[in-house]
Amino acid sequence: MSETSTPSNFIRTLIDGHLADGRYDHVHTRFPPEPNGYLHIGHAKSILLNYGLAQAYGGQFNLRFDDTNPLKEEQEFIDAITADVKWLGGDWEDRLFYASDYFEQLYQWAIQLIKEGKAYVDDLTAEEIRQYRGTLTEPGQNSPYRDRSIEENLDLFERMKQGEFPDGSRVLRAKIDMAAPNMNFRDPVLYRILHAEHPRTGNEWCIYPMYDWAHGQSDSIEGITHSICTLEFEDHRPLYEWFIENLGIYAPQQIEFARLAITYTVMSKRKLRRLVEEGYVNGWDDPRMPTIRGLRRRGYTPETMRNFAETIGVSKANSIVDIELLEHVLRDDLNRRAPRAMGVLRPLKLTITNYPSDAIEEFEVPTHPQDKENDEMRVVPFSREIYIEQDDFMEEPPGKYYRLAPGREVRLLGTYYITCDEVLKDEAGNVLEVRCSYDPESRGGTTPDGRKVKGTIHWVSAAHALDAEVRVYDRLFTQPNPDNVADDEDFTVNLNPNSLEVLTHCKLEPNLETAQVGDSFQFMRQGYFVKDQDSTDGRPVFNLTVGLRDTWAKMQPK
RNA sequence: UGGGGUGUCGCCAAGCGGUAAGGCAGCGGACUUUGAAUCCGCCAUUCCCAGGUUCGAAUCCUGGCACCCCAGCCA
Repeated sequence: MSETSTPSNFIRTLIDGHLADGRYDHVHTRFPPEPNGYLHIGHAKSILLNYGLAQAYGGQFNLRFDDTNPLKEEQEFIDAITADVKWLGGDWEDRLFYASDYFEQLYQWAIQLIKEGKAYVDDLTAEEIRQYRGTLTEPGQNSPYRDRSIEENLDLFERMKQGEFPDGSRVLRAKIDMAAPNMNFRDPVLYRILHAEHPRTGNEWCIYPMYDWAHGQSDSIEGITHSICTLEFEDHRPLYEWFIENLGIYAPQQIEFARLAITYTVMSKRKLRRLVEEGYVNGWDDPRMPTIRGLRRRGYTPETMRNFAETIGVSKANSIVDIELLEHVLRDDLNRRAPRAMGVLRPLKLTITNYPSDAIEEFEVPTHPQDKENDEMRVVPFSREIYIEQDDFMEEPPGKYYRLAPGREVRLLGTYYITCDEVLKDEAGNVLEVRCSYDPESRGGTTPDGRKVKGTIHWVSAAHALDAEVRVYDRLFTQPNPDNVADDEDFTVNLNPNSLEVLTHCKLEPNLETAQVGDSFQFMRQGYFVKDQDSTDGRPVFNLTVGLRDTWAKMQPK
């Protein structure tokens, strides 16, 4: 499925047009994150879109950190983001840039604007600026400092840069139109005074450019042809074009698309931060988080991410993707790559009464039974006492249940047919053990008489089982749209209290002993699991990546 | 009551004047040593609504309606 060509989208259509009419003769994109947090799957969509476009058109892709606010940005995030983009497969080659690389140029351009009477230093307080800005329906008023002389502006701006003034005392603003219907044109702030240490420029600067002043010009400097961003920047585009035009510099084309939203999750940095800081999850890389690190630890692969990005497409319509689509792409990827193994999550002891107590048989079973091209086999030990899944036995089975039950015969995956003869229970009626007899004739899973069994269940030899902890994850929220809450509540009321269930003493087939952290397996009939970094020598830990589709569960009344 | 956007199947999403792609979900069925996977079939006489132009409109025009974004010295 990954070999089919990428479906068209409005961005490709626009680019094709630009290439056809000669506006650009190549494609150069970029991903411009602010290093103030960790990347999530929404960023992945953007990264893959930008990088994918560069690839598709034989162009280039830059990674640029828009580090214009030293109050919020940290080197830790620069490192994390860099690693995440790399993991996704985004390749910026030698083009790793920072908006801070352009601080001097941006400063010179600001002076250029001042000299042309298009920018001025404003002494109004932040609160006053807000009041002077007007509202959505009323025009703003000019600042009393708007008509300072060019000389005075130049002098004041220079002194702002020299550190003569305290934070917040003055700003540099573009002189455009306080009555503009587009709020972005009401004399936007270009520079603010911030005596703060910057992760990259240290204390070299105490005035920092606003994002709007830095972003478009950074793209221009880098020769970006298509500046792809999200919808909320749509009405900033005219401002960026105003800057570019008044500075007389190269003009990229900005194109906006709808950001990603997925059901049963939240995507804003602010909310993700709350989940971490308020302890609803165990860190940014908690496998329940939609962060790249979380998804990676959960068992997602870069290929899954690419297929997902391609499957959802890109458009300008606000939309919320059904998480089942993500899960489908995930399973599709893992089904093809994950070796099979047997693991019993909730063990029920089963004794095969007519099987010799000291015998151990080794069965060869296929590791990729779904793949005709791959006939790799592995060996699993079999003995008299085994564990089966509690769900695979019912004392009083409902109709259509065709796993083990008193008097019923089922196949133990890859080995023998067994029939349940006896159920051992405690005083409370809990099933402690089931006792069965096997048919030696059924070795390998078929019998000479050709009789069929409806159920096939997985198992693990008790004496050989690898004891493990398995973390069973569910959706983080119980509502498709966690933000849909009453006025006096917030999204945390929709948190799923059962999003994590820790199972200990799960019984895994011994082959899993050699699994490495990050290795994925399909525990047959259950789902895909990945070995977690919390594993220790004696105690492996596996995370549930996603369960197999379960049509049996679906047909059960709730 | 300002400006900028968006409205095609339950959810994504192609379509760009020639008579509604595809995926997910769902529903049937086949197959099955994973109730998985795979395979087959079904699933929008209709494109937010109303007019208009045209031989012909989801696509063009006009007028509505709904939803999203903008009033940080955040990005």
